[in-house]
Amino acid sequence: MRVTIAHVALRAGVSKATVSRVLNGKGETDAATAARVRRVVKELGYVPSARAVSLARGRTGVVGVLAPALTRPWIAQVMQGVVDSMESSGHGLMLFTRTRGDDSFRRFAGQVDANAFDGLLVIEPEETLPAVDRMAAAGLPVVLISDRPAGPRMPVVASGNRSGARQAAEHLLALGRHRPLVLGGPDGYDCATERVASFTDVFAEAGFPVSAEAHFPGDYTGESGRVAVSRADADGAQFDAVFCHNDLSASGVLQMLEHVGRSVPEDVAVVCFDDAGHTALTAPPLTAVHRPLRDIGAEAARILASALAGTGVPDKSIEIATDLVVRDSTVRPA
Amino acid sequence: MRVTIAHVALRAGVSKATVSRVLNGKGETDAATAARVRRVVKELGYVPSARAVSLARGRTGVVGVLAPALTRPWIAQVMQGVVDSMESSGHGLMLFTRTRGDDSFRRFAGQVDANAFDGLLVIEPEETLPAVDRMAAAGLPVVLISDRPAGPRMPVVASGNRSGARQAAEHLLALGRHRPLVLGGPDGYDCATERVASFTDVFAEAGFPVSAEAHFPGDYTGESGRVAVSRADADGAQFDAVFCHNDLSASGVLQMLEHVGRSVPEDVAVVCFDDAGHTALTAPPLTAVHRPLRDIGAEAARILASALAGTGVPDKSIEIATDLVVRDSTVRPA
DNA sequence: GTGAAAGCGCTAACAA
DNA sequence: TTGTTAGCGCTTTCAC
Repeated sequence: MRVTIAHVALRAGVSKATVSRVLNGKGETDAATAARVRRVVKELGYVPSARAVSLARGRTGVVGVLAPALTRPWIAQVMQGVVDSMESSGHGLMLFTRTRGDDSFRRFAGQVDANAFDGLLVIEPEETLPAVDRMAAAGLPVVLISDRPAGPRMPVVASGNRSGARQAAEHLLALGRHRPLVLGGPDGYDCATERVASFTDVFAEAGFPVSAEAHFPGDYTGESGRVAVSRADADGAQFDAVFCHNDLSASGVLQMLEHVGRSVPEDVAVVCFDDAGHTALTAPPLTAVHRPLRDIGAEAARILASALAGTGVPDKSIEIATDLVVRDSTVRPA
Repeated sequence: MRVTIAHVALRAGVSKATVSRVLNGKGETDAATAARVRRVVKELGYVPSARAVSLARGRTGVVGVLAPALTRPWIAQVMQGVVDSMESSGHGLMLFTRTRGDDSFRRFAGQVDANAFDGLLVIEPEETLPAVDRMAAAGLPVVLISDRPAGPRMPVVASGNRSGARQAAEHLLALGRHRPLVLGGPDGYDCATERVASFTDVFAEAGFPVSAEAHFPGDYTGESGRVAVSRADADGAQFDAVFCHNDLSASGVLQMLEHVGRSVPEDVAVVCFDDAGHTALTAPPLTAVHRPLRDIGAEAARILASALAGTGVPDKSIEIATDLVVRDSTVRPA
């Protein structure tokens, strides 16, 4: 049978309370007693039952993480940062994804109602935001990783869409590129929208407004990149650069540019956002606005941990800076 | 304050035991009583405390998953399969990774000792196998996702390294390619070793043994692919195909082939294993031995769930079939 | 400094 | 069918 605190107490000749005190460092304990207890703990290989501890203490030492899906490279990167940070703060981590829509979310919500964890980290809440906000209102500490603004109860960690897009735009301008194609996101508010808006602002300010015909819809897939270039080419559009909202669409763009016989970067320079996956492995390697995804995850986890520790949390959103990684898709190496 | 079973019992005019019976469907309960209890449960919005339930029942309803890291695309895919499957079997999922080595593992082991979960799924145990085996020996239900054989206590789910490599080899032979370069794995037993061995066996059987000079070391990175091709080219090696052990190294191979002026697939056909990430987005798109990673994860999770339900588990390893996805890197479209 | 006792919120025998 | 009574294994007052 499992070794319990009672076994330890008996063998050490003390009460359970004393064992608990020694193990948790609460209250004063005689040095000799403490040493004896610790010896017995080691002898017996005693480890407190997580179940019993959490019931008695009223907290689990576990945090929940709700992510859209793990298969998108950038999310996996963020998750890794979260995992590492949670591990070092000594928290367990329960993972939930929303790949199966409402059903997934209901199951997740059930665990919230059952108080299965002490705090919650949500990556890209999107349409679940109202429900998550309700959880926060009910007293659950919540931290968000999102580019959208959120309610007042929830700290938000974001990466700089606007400043990152500005970096990309300025890089292209510095290279003398004045006619970019821009790949937007799906309809509705979206991080891609913000990126594109910031990007075109910079071009406009520089005296090179981006025409409506140069905007193409995107959905973060390689296919959307292929379609955009193919259409632009068919329309006979003049362009010397392409700004993509993520790695995947940029890969599609590269494929199609090659297909229609435009060389990169000579004829067309390509820049993308994220840098989460294989940007260094495309042909040519992609210049990218690098989002420090692991840092973003780690930072959000740190904030949640300090919220749980009662150390206080930031009241405004934290923005993690992006940086531009220049590769061959914009500048051919010497 | 939180609503407890006592509140429900009081309000419904029954004992806590009856409420518990109604909620868990155990034992006979009067239909009218049950209905009344359920109404009160709904009125009060009562949800049993996960902490209390797990202490009383002696199990948590949670399974642990130990993965090497989330940042490798194939692992993220497998994880998604695991998450989906665990969700549908009603289990919670505690995630652990081994990115920080011994320290990570110690933390994980601590949770095991604390009985924080009922069962364990390990992805690529590698050097932790002995420790994991000990956990299984101590009574923890364990399922492995691994290409290496494991102890008798742990069911293993694998994908067909040998049959997959055979598919790749036969495909190249059918295309008339007789001089492949092969990219191996790091030293020691490794899935790449098995893939390469099977691949070269097929060529040998067909009368085209692969020479020692055609073997290059690899480590799953794009860089190793670049290096291999660059060396082969410098050596003046004759080759008309390259077999890579994963997507990333294949991307490096494509980059370097272009760099040295060999066209794909005309001069050199390229095939890789995994198909976990961006294979459709390279230039040209990569022909790949597709591993159904989500299925692998889901299957392993299913086995673990049935082990926890006491439904019995397979006593031998399960192999999930791969299939060859032909793209432009071996066959130029018409 | 330490022990006794009362919970934490539920489940599961055993009676009734 | 239902209630009573013990736990599950720990933490935490409150006395001593």
